[in-house]
Amino acid sequence: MNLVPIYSCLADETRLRMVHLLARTPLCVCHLQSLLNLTQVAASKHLAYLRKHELVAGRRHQQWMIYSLPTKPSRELALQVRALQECARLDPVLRDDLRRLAEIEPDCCWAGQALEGPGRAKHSPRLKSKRTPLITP
Amino acid sequence: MNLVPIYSCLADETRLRMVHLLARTPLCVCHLQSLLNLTQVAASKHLAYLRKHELVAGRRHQQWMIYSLPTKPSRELALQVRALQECARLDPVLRDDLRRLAEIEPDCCWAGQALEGPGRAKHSPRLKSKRTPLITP
DNA sequence: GGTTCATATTCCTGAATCGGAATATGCATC
DNA sequence: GATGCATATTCCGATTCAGGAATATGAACC
Repeated sequence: MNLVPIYSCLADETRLRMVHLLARTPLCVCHLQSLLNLTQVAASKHLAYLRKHELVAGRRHQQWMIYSLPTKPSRELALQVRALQECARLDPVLRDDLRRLAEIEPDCCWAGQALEGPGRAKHSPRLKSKRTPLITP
Repeated sequence: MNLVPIYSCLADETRLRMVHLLARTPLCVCHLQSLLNLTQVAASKHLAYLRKHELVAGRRHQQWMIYSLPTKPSRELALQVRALQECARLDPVLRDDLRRLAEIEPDCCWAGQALEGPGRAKHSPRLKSKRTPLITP
């Protein structure tokens, strides 16, 4: 019954929105945090939960952790993510998440380049605390 | 975010199996109870949970409560149930549930007649405690 | 009206989970 | 190696939920 952990992960609004965003593009924790307006602890804990249940994978790039859906998701996960994406078109919150993601995508070094390569760190390290603020809430 | 209650309901193996069975045909509590090998309390409580979150509807027929998916499910629910049914084909437990359901379907007065009409009580009332035992565990 | 059957509700206990505060770790720069 | 930043982990307290035992309700039959 590999379905139950998937549903458990999605049974929380924050995690649901995270998976939905990550289904579109890999993101680092601070992007997720500002997109979803989360405290650092909340973001990290929910990501740990998703990692534990293998809904997302994280890799470190320099000082940042980049999260994404697994490279080779199980068939169940793939089907569920697709269903989620279909439903998301009916949901104002999820649609708005995607809209705000699109706004920052040009600024985001990870957008579109999935898991391949380390990526040029447009997420510029050492920029005097001026880390890409994305959406300022 | 009407998706979260749906996922919460499915985030438990018993409820997941209930919804999966009910997606195929309406069933009374005692059928679900024996198909899933549940205590009376467990069956009733999980159904109450599903009812509270509007994933199932119950109607009384004589002494029995017949549960089924809602007559007019939301689009989200319909999509999720379809995704579940697709995934179910990959899952041994869920497939076996359907197999055992098929075995008792001829004996089951509710099979196939959905929500219309009261149905002939093949679930014969007053048959001296010899209620259709279905699967004897 | 009393009995029986099918189902629901209540009360309990134990486990899991969430949110926040504080602290720890790992990488990068100086 | 000290400092700063991004992230993770730990330790609370509050809430939620599952499972079992006992009890309550409601319909049907006598």
